[in-house]
Amino acid sequence: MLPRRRPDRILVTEMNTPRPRGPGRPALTRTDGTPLRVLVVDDDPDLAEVLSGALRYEGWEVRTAGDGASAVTEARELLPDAVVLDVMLPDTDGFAVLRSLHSVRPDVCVLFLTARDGVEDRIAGITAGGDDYVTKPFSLEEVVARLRGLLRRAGMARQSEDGPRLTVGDLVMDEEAREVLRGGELVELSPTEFELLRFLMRNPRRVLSKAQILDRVWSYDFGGQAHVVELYISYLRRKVDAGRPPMIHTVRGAGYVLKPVAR
Amino acid sequence: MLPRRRPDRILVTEMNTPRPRGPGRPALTRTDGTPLRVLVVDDDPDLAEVLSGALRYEGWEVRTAGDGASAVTEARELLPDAVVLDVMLPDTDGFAVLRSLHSVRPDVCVLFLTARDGVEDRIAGITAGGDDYVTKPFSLEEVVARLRGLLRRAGMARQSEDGPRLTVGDLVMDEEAREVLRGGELVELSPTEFELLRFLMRNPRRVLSKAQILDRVWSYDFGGQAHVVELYISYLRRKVDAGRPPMIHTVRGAGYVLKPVAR
DNA sequence: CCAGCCGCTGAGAGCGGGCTCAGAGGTTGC
DNA sequence: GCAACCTCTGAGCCCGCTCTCAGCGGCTGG
Repeated sequence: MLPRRRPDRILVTEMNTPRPRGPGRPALTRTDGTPLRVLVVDDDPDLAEVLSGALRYEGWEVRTAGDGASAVTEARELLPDAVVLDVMLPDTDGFAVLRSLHSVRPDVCVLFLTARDGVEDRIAGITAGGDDYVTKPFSLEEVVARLRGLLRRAGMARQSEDGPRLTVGDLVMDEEAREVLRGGELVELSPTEFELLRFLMRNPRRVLSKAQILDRVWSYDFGGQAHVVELYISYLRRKVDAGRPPMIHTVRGAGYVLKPVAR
Repeated sequence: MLPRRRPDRILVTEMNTPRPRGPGRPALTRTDGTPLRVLVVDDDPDLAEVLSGALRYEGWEVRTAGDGASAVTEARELLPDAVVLDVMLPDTDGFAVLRSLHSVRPDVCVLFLTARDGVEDRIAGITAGGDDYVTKPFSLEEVVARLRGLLRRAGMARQSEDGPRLTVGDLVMDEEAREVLRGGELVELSPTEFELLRFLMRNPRRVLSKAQILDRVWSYDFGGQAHVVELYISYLRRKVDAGRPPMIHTVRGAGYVLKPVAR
């Protein structure tokens, strides 16, 4: 339903009242406590919409732009901490935009969006500066995680908790090292399993529907059925719960929950 | 499409007599104390009517629209906190409306209504921003609950009491975790049992007729008889009251009440 | 005190949600 | 270019959930 391109439209959202959204978990904020400011630049308005929705949900202040020119305009106003930037834009290419952005704010973090077959090698040079990129199609969890990583490393965000570690009961995930421990024991996960578990761990004690999981963990152009979620939950259980008291629970007719054992 | 009316079902509109606000419980309000504003968009006027009745019963300010264009117009006037939005509209698609709504008010919460039968059992990216959706046919309790959840999570509503937890006596329900405790002991419920109990707990000390229960807890296309209510009450009693002093009481000829013990 | 009704509960059928296995296709790394 | 791995599809099975039916008991009005 999403990936329907409408390149003729250029969308610029209006002023965005900074309001706390998102789940109960503490948001990553700027060092002065105000919400992080992010500019999303993509010429596909649907994609930009979904992205900004996801970022707003993180409690961040978001604006969008549909081309390079308006990106620079918006940036001058917003002075964003980070920019999510499509490399392929209708008017200019991402790198030109990047130069302009750096002239606006030299320390801005940039997360590039690029097509797989595209210009990965050129990106590699850029990201040496500490910026990062994801290839389309991506999952929202991945974009959000990368962005959080960028901001944290750049020292632009206040450490909300204990840095890049997620903990639920005796389950610990080090996002940067991509390592998961259950009761001190290493659990090896495939990329998708890892991302699914990360999503669960970022929403502990909360029932998540298969649709929600699909929307966040799988890439936006995935056309498949909710059945895969069941499948990957079963994989996760084998690895994470194996033998131990279960942390992943099925709520029939509703979804899945991750919670610490006992209580 | 809408509920063919049967004598044993009354619709919320009738239940929604002059009383400014529904039940005895405190209403969820905006942070400034004024009523929450909701826009209902559905091309079926009957359905829109039933929905807005139920939401008005919650003490919210409601307007309705029948298509995308008038939805945007209404939204500009009302500046709603939340929108209940049918995905299938006569003029435009849901994403276009969503974008327009977000340009009116970037932090608006959206609850999508979607047909279950269709090919589109997945709505890519819709739940991404923290928005949510329910599939038709739905129960009114579910719509209201989802909407409350959205608004609460978005920080748009004043926390009435202890957040996402409902408490009656020693009975506690965590709506997000879908967990119910009676006297600290976990009570496992099926989806329907859960929803029925939620309805009872949101209207404690208040006699609810079987017709009222049917209207709120069962989906609007349910063809069955009021007899199921008795059945599910009996299931609930087994699980919730089991052994303990009863909280669920029958009022012969009138309906059922949930009240704390003692007193 | 009896008849009739209302409500309660047991039994069971049908269905659909959820889990698992097997395998195909694709991708990665050696 | 091969092997290992990862991801996803399809099929089959099981079981929990929902609802119908039917019988019974207790309340209530005559």
